Amino acid sequence: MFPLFSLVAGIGTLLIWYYGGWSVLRDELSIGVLMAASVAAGDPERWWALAYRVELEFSSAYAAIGILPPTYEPRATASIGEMQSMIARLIERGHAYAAGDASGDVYFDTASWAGYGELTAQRREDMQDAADADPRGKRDPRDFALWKGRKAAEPATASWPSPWGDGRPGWHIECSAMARRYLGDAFDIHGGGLDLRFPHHENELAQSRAYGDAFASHWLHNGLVNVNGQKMSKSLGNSIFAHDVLAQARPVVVRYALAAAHYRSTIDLHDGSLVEAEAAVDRIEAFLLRSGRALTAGAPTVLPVPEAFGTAMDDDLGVPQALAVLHETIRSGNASLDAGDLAAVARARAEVRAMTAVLGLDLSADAAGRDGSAAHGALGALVGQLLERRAAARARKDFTTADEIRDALAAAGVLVEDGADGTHWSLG
RNA sequence: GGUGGGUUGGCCGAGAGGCGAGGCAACGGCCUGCAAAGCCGUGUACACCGGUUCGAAUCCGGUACUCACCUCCA
Repeated sequence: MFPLFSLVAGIGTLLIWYYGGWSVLRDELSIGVLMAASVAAGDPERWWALAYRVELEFSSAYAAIGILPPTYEPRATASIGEMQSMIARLIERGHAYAAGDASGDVYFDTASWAGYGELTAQRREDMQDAADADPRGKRDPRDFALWKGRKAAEPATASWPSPWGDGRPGWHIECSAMARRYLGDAFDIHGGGLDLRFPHHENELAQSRAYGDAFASHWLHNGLVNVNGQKMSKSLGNSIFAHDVLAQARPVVVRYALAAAHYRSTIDLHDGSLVEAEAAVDRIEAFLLRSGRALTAGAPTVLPVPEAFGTAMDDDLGVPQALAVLHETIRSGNASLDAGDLAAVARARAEVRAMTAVLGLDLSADAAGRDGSAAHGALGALVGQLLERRAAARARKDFTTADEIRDALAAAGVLVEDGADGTHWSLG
């Protein structure tokens, strides 16, 4: 759900283990089985079809707000063998055990791993098990499932044979096994939502390290997105939400709204935040439009981002401060425009374009006359005629007629602005 | 009970011992036939109580409120 990962992928050469929003795509097994089990008995949709439908919805929402596509999105169901061999080795090493009951479950033995709790700085002794937890075949309530024996109510298509009986992998092992398969036994960054730090990431770390992998060097945990003060649902609600938000504002505005707060803070998306983001984006676009008109003759200059922008981004992805640099550059560029200092305008414009490129803000108004469609051309011809008549009226100081034309255009959604370099119109 | 966050001006949202990030909104001015856009200006904000310091939104101690996670599921 966050531009965060595309930002990281966009500015560096870091190896990312896409997680967070992507988890739904990859954990099709667990989510599909769970959700299919909870829907009405008469629902004909299979768990894998359901999971895939959700995956498609997420993918299209991500693409819409300009999140770079992952290099690869492995599926849990394609790595069952890797998970089983990981589990087998954990048992060999004394870090896991098959449940004493007939469940077919296999658990990770948290007491056997001294580093348990290191990611979230918790001491194992202090951890309190949920009052309503079902101890099942665990030796200790803090142990977690690596393999889950099949239950009668679960679909046969979500069950695999294993040395410990038919069943399916536990949630955490899916990620550890896929990480080592596709990224190797050591990789740079593991990302994810703050809500997944414990137990999920803690458990992944424990089992992967116990297995012998170095695992992730860094962890990147992003804050969650609230909607009108409400915590977002982790299930299907998210995709509906994304759909709704994208219906309310342009994708670039949604991206701006999500990026405006630091990635680690909780972002509250309310109706007002979209309006504010729209205003900010409009301001950026207006500058690009204005400067583009002023500089038509000159070839676009390519400049690096301002140093302050780079410093902000380098400091734990300080996007809010980077945006401040962007707006400051625009303010100064606008002032240069008013002063007629075209060299400064060109510099500001090149810097703004460099910054918006880094931020992944796809601004369509980067050049005047962006829309080359036939409809736009026809509209332009008609508006042009009206503006000519208005110009004539203004020339003879017939402001009543001039204002009538402007009002009529405004009523049709065409904004007319008189600048020092002539009259411009835009759809707004 | 454990762990980790949060509380900043009308709103959003950075910052992290001295200089009021930035955006939105508002008000004044310049520009404009009038507008719009743009520019210039206007704000003594940091939950509360103590403490340290020449100086605290920032450090220390405490209090209040609040959010998240605590291996059932993902």
